[in-house]
Amino acid sequence: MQPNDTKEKLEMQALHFFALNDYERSSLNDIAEALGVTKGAIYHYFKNKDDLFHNCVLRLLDVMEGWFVHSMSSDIPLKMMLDNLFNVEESMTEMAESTGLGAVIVNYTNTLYLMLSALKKFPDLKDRIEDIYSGFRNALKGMMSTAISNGEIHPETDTEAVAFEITAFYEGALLLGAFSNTQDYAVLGPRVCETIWKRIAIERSTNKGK
Amino acid sequence: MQPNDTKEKLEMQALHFFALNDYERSSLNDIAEALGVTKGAIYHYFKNKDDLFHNCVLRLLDVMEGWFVHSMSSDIPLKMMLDNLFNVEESMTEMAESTGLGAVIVNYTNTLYLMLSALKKFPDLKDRIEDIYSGFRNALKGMMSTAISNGEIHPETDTEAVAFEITAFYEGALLLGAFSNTQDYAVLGPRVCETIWKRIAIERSTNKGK
Amino acid sequence: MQPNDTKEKLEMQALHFFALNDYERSSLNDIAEALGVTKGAIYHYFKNKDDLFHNCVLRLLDVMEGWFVHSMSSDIPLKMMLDNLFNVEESMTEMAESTGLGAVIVNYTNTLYLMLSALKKFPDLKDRIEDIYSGFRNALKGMMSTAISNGEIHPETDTEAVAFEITAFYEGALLLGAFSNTQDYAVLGPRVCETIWKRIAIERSTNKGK
Amino acid sequence: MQPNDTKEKLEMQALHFFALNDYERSSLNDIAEALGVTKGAIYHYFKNKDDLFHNCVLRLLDVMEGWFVHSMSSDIPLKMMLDNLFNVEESMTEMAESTGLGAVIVNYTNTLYLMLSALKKFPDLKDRIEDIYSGFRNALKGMMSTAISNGEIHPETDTEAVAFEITAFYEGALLLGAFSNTQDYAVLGPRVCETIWKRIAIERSTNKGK
DNA sequence: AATGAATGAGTCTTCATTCAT
DNA sequence: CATGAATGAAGACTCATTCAT
Repeated sequence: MQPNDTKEKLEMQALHFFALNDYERSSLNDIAEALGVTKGAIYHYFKNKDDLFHNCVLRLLDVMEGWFVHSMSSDIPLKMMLDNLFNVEESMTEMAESTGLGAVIVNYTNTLYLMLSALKKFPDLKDRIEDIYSGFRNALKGMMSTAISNGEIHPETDTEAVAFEITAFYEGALLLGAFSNTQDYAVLGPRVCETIWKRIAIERSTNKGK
Repeated sequence: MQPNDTKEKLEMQALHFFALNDYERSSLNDIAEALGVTKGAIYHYFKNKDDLFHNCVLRLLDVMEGWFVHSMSSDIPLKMMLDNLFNVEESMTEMAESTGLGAVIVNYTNTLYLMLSALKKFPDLKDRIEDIYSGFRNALKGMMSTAISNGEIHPETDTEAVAFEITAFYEGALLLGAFSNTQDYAVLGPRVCETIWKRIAIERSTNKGK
Repeated sequence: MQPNDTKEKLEMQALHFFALNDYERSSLNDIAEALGVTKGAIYHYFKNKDDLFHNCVLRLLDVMEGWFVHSMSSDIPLKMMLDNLFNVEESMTEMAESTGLGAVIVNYTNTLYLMLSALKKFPDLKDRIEDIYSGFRNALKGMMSTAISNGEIHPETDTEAVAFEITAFYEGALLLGAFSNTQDYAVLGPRVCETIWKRIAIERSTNKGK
Repeated sequence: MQPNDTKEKLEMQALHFFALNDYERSSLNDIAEALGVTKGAIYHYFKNKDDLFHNCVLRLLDVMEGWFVHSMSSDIPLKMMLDNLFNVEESMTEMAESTGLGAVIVNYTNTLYLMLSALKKFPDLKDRIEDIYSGFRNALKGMMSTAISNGEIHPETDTEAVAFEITAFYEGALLLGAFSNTQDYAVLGPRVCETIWKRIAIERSTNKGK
């Protein structure tokens, strides 16, 4: 993702400021200046600051969704996907790099803060965000269905509930991480993930016996 | 909690604005006016806006911690406590009422947003927040230990992991709720909670036998 | 000196206020209003009030230095120059007019006060001011050297000391004038100047003999 | 001078602030706080801030005048007095100590600045200040008359002009000193003083001959 | 397409001043 | 005598926004 026209550059630069400082503290002047243009240029492409912000967030959501879709549509087995997911640090870094959002996304606190403030300003974004989350949960459900077909997990698994469980737990673990000085969550996350997996997985004693 | 001096009133009023609008958008003018005093009065009690904010957040954290401590120290059985906890709506309302924080706390998005912005401004708060969360997790662990003694849950339960699991899942569920238009989380939360419980609880066949 | 762009106009207007009222009592509001622009315009050209002040003082110093240089580089004889100098009233008026600083400079108290307050805020100005004064003294020394060559004053005159004497006495006389209600200094100044001159001048008996 | 009642303490403390910071930047709060009382106390003794300032300056003028009177009424010979006077550093320090004004007076820039700003606010002070200066000049004249009687200086000396010359030169030298980073004035002052003295003194060849 | 000047509304902050106690 | 609470007016500063060029 190498933006080449001013509008895209502005959105990326603004996103950077909004995510790092927050909406109110990001002045159009600073954003423009950081890009080597003047404030006026912003008003060519965006109706006003709110409009710029809205566009930025939409762009961020698109990028994030794209990454989710991509990282779940690959044909990796469910267990491996979960392991990757709960390897938070690495997973975030990869996303940051592959999406070109760098500093913006790498810090979960920033991203979350950005979402919440965007949500306050533009309640209509709720639909868009929910879309993404439910897309994520549906993808999980899909993978579980496949896993059931493959005999990897118990057929009577409540895929809906487990998808929710994983999603919520994942978000919660990140949040606690944001509030914590320790690295507990980095070790406890995978540990809990393992517990969940054991609960739904079909033990393959034969595999080991081979 | 019926604040009777101006300073306390100011903190409560300010907390209200900060939680509802966010720090930057809450003007001292509005806060003072809403209380029927002048802006100058604020500066009689607080060094500046930041100082006021800091005091507000500390007060909020105190109140929340107090409520957590209170609601977990009662002698109710673990299962009942969890059921109450995941009865989010009611639980939140009760907290809001019993703490007098009303509009501030009832909305999780607001509280979370407030925390995050406070954390950005005052990184030292991280310690305080982590204290509260780890206090919460420790209380859960304690209750589980008691439950083990009572023969309610399996002795080999990894209380540390489960406490983290519940806490993270709880936070995550609330967060997803904040991002969602539906009430899914209200039904999925308790459902998952039940699953977790079944995993650790010792089945009381006699009960069923009745 | 006819400033035509806003920045110059602002500096001149501000200088006017600063010299008349003093820094603290000159509000940006008044300055802007007096010029028919808004306060914001000031911040378009200057970082802040201090910056504006700094620029004003530098401009004043430049103007004053320019005037000193000009009035001493002319080819008038030393004695005439001194007479002009100690004809304070007229000399000041001429400077005010020829530099366009009008009301700012005409009153020595104002100028002195301005310098002192500027010096308090910006100690680095000391170098600049000292430059000007030593430039003035050096010019005096130069004129005396010429006068020695011309046989107007005694060759053994301690030009360094006399230059200092004249400069200090001049400043002191102005200062006493600022503190006085009478016009004493206007008559005593030239009188003392005459005394100094007599001390160093070579008597031209032939002139009188004519 | 050891003030023992609150009013005097307030005046001294305020003088300290006014001289060090300037009128506008000295808040009644700071003044009161530095003394361990509250702002309200000031309003017991003074009508308002201006009144306090006025009293402070009058007190300063009294002290300075007292010191001048004292240091000139002693029976020391004229020459010695002048030498003392132009030994600026020591002379200032002595005054500061013997008057208890310490930090206030020791810095000529501060004192001068204080005078000028006081003069702007209270034009009536001009009379008082002029009184002091003319008192100083008259004392000089008196000493010269005595010196004439004693045969120390030429009888035809224009005492009026010389008194003015010395006063103005003294003030000017201090002023240049305030504007300078070097110590030139400390050596040039006495040098010029010597020149003036030689001009008016009667040479005592017999003394040397002894 | 973009600039640069200028606006004006709003914000935090300071402080002299008052007054009940 | 003195305090402490509270006021209100004023000031510096920021910034989104407009507009002529």
